[in-house]
This record gives sequence, C-alpha cells and structure tokens, in this order.
Amino acid sequence: MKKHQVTIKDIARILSISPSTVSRALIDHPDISKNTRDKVQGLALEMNYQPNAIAQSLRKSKSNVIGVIIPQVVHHFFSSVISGVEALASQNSFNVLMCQSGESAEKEIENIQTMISSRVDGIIISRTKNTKDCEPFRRILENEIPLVFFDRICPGIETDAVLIDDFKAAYEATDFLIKSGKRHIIHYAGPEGLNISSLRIDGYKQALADNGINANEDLIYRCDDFEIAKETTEKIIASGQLPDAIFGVNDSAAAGAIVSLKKAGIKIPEQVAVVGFTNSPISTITDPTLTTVEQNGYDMGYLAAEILLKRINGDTKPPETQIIPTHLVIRQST
Amino acid sequence: MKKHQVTIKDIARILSISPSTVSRALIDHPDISKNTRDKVQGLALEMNYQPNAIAQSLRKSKSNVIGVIIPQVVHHFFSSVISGVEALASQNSFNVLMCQSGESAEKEIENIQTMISSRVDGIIISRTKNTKDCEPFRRILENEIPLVFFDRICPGIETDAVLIDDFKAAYEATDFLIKSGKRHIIHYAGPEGLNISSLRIDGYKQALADNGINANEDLIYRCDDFEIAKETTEKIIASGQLPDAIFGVNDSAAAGAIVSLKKAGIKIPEQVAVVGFTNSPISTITDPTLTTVEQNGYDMGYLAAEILLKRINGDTKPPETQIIPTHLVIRQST
DNA sequence: GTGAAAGCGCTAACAG
DNA sequence: CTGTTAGCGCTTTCAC
Repeated sequence: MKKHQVTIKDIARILSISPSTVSRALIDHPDISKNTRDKVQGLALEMNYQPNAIAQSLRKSKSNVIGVIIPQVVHHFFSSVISGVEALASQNSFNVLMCQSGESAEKEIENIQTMISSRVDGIIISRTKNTKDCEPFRRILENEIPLVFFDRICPGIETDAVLIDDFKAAYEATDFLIKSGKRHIIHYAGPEGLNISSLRIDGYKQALADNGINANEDLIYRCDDFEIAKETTEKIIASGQLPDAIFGVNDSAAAGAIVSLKKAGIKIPEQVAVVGFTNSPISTITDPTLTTVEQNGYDMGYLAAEILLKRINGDTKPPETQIIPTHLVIRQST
Repeated sequence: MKKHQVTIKDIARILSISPSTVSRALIDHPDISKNTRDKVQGLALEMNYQPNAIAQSLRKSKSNVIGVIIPQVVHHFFSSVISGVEALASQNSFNVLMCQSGESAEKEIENIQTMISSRVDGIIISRTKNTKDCEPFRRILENEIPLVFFDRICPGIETDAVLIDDFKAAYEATDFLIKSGKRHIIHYAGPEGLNISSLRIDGYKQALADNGINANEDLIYRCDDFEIAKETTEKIIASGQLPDAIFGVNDSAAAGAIVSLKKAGIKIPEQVAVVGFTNSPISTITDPTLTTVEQNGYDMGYLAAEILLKRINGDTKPPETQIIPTHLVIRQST
C-alpha cells in the first residue's frame, strides 16, 4: 500500500481549518493571522509536508522547469554547459530536464515533443549535426515556449542564441600559427552543415588568405574525433605530404594528431605544430600540452539560462545573439 | 497574450463530443469506434495537440520522471552514468531531472527536497564526499520513493545500489604492479569517509600484505585530482623518496603523477609505473598511455535505471547491491 | 482573517 | 460505444 504524501487537505483537516487558509499560511500570504500561520507551518514541518509541485504547476500553468537538449552529455563541452544552466536554474528555483539527441535528428524531434508535453517553461538546445529540418524548432516557438540556442544553431529560426565568434577564434588560431612561421597548415574540420564547422573553416581560410597563403581545399579533412584524427594523421604522414601545422576543430582531434605524430617520431612543435579548440582538460594532459582556443561552456550555459529566464519572465525584445569571448591559450604544442 | 496550448476540451468542442471520448480516442482505448478515433486523432494531429504531461501526472499520481543527483556533471564518470540513465529512461518514456550537489551536503539536501516536491517516481544518487548525515536519504524512502545509489553509497540505508568491487579492483591493480616487479608503491587515495576511497585503500593494502610487503601508512596520500597530484608528485620527487609505482584513485590523479614524473625526467614505467582508475578518455591521451581499471559508468547508470524502473513498477524484493564487473586495462604506463 | 467554490487538463469509474 | 461525474492537489477570486 502506497503511503500517500501529506497534502494541504490533511493539514486542514487536522487543524479544522479550510485548505485555502492552509495554502495561504504556507505561502506567507499577507492577510493571514500570525497565529494560524505559525500553527500551519509548524504542523507542516512536523508532518514533513512537501508541496506537490505538479499540482502547483498545473494550477499556475508554469512548471519551473528548463528543458535542455544536447547531442551527448559525455563531452566535456556539453557537460560544462549543462553545469552552467543548472547553476543558474537552481539559484532561481528552476529544475533542469535533460535529453540527449545522440546526434540523431529523429531523437531530437522526440525530445522536443517531450519538452512540449512536459510543459517546460523554456528550452535550451544545441542541435544535432544531422538536423536538416528546422520545422520542429519552429513548433517550439509556435507554442510560445522561449527557446535559446547555443553553439550549434539552426539558421532561419528567429530566436536568442549564445555563441562564440567561431570565425574570429579560428582566424586567430590560424594566424598565430602563421606568425610563428608555419605556412602549410592542415585543418581537421567539423561535420558539414554545422555553423561552427563552416565558420571555423572560413576563419582558417581567411587567415591564410590574409597572409598570402593559398587556401587549398585539400588541406581540409573532415575529422572531429580522437580515433579518426589518429588514423587521418597516420595517412597524412604515410603520404609524405607532412604539413607544418595542424589546426583541429576540437581538442580531441588535436590530441589524436599529437598521438600519431609522436608515434611517427615527428617533433611537436618544431616539425608540426598543433592547435586545438575548446580548452578541455585534455589540453593540459597531452604531451606536449596543447595550445587551444578557450571556449567557456559553463559561461555559455549560464548566459543561455539567464536569457531564457528573462524571456520566461516576459521579456519581449527582439531576439539577440550573444557572443561569449574566446582567446587562444598558448601551450607547448606551438 | 499567451496563446494557450490545445487541450482535449478544445478538440471535444470542435467535434461536438465529450472530453472523455477524446481522451479515450487519443490513448487508443479498446471500446471506441474506429470512426471517432480516426476523427479525433486526425484533428489532434492537425491542431498539433500535445498532451499535458503535468495534468496526466497529477491525475495518475505518476510523473514518469527519474531524478538524478550527482556531485558534478563535468566529470567523465558522472556524465557517463547520466548518459546510461537517460538512455534507459527514454526507452521507457521516462524523463530525467538532473541536480548537482556540487559536493555540498546542504545543496544535496535541497536537491532531495526538490525531487520529492517534483514527485519524481524514483531517484538515483551518488552522494557528496561531505555528506555526514544520512537522514535525508531515509526521508526519500519514508516517502516511498524508490532510491538507487551508485558508486558512492550511504552506509546504513537499506536500498538498492550499483557498485563496482572497489576492493577487488584496487587489489588487482596493486597486485599487477607487484607482479611486474614493483614493491615500493604509493597510493593516491580519495577523500575520507567515502566507501570507494576506503575500499580501494583496503584492496591496495591487502595486495601488499599478501605479497609480504609492509603497507606503510606514509605511502598513502589524499589526492584525487589532477592539479593536486602534480604538486604531490613534485613534493615526493623532491623528498628523494621515489617510489617505483603510483596507484591513483582515479585517472586524473594518475595523469597528474605522469606529468610531474616526466617533467623531472623520470622514466615511466621503468623507474616509476603508474596505474589509474576509471578508464576515462584521458587514459589514452597521456604519454605513456595509462594502465587503468575499467569502470563502466554508462553500464552503471543503465543498470541503476533498470533496477529503479523495476521498483517503480512494484518490485518489492529485498534491496540488492549489484556489482558491475571491472578489469585492468593494461597500457604503456606499467 | 477565513471559508466556499471553481478550475488548471486529464482520466477512470459508472451509467446508459 | 459514449457521456456524466468526480477528483488528482493546489491557488485564487469572491463572499462574509
């Protein structure tokens, strides 16, 4: 037999007063006698009363829940973002409902349905790399649920976003490599169709161009994870066309490059310099330690949550894109 | 003006039928005419009806939400666990509500309150290293909310748990070091008062004892993160009392040891071998790559969720502790 | 200062 | 097969 949790009614019955009075006493309503308020709160504490948040939500049409949809929690960047979201949420008595799309566009649509059904008060998303159709996101807005994108956006959706300046960050990283004497720079790029991938490619190309270096498409490899980066690097070494630098779209790709380069006895950074992206903990563990772009996931999540809460509280100014500053963290790999 | 979301009533009104019929049609109740069912489902789709999960929860006294409380998402192990929980949850139409205690016992209590108020159907927890009082956990059970611990348990609470055999894993790791000729083995241990810390210490000591090595308490340092491990290792090197092996309570501590040893020009594993714990991605990135204990966080989360769902579905057999198998992954650092 | 009544959106008896 | 009714637990008018 399920012991039922203490309700307002129970308290009312015991004190022989009405449920509405109990409710008022519990939420410190102004016109309630000090006497009954103390009696109610005392008994509530004693009986270990916990308000039923579900009933409150239904009544007030407000769940106090923020939905977060990300591709994978098991990624330092994404878990940092969640951490930032959760921090601000809990400061403001909001809870965080988390779904993973697992980079599947179908799962992402399900996640969105879930969030709408759960009547979350707002949603924070970084989309799948396979998302083609932006309609599901539009449906969120049609349901008048505030939506904030971070990192990976969906072009054409008019809503808030928290990003970094991917172009500039990639430009600076590449430019730094050139300034330190490198000219034959390979880029391990992110998946096609993702804003962050193409902007980083663009920044990389522009830096080459501005320094009078031919930006050959052959220098760009689609390669955004550790294992693939190891293989790709091995192939490049085997081809005999050794670059003098590799710029990775993330730290894992850069770490993979480092591992394979060292295995082949290639000196880093003397022969080949390596730059990563994100400044995750692995960048201090590689040997040599990794020069990388600092991209503060926690701050991005925190800011995204801040914007979202403002929207939830009725802010109606036109959608804005906020840029979190980045900078190059220089270590031994360059 | 907030556009109100489509409800069962709206559909009923338009089709001139009763809300209950609409409800039945939507959940494919057996005794409903094919005709009205199709009409209702058609209109629901057209109007983009999304059931109000909050109302459903209130009605059925079941939220279909699993609460997860962990110290920090930004840890490969914990995010793996969450990932496993989320995978099973979403397969079973459950959602995941996530809170971080941030290793603060007070925050943990708040989190528990939140979960109870949110009427989650079950809770999965790995406790804070500062948790002294187990009463808050007991209150969960008093509220008849199923509770599963993982990794870090609270002794004295009679409930399910998903663990690894910390003693055995530490024993095997230490024994392996001894078998490979090491005898002066330092242990970087986890924080006091945590089951995983003391069990790993015990396993380490027992392996030494069984091999006729004196388990000196001076060989044990409290040191469970990368930075502190770097410093600790530097101090040990400076002291001149170089061990011939270091066994870390986690991979970060082991990685810190590796970094400082190399910096001092000490050969790994020839002079000092290093073993970690968890088999996180960093173990393949250190140079030399790290021998470590495989501890599958995803499986732990998945299994914890499995057990929890059984309890939610009424399973009342006595609390069980399930052990996820571990094994030593041998790499270059030994 | 307190109580009665209504309703958030949904589902599950119970009737017919 | 469908409608009526009631109620999950809470808050909020509206009376008194």
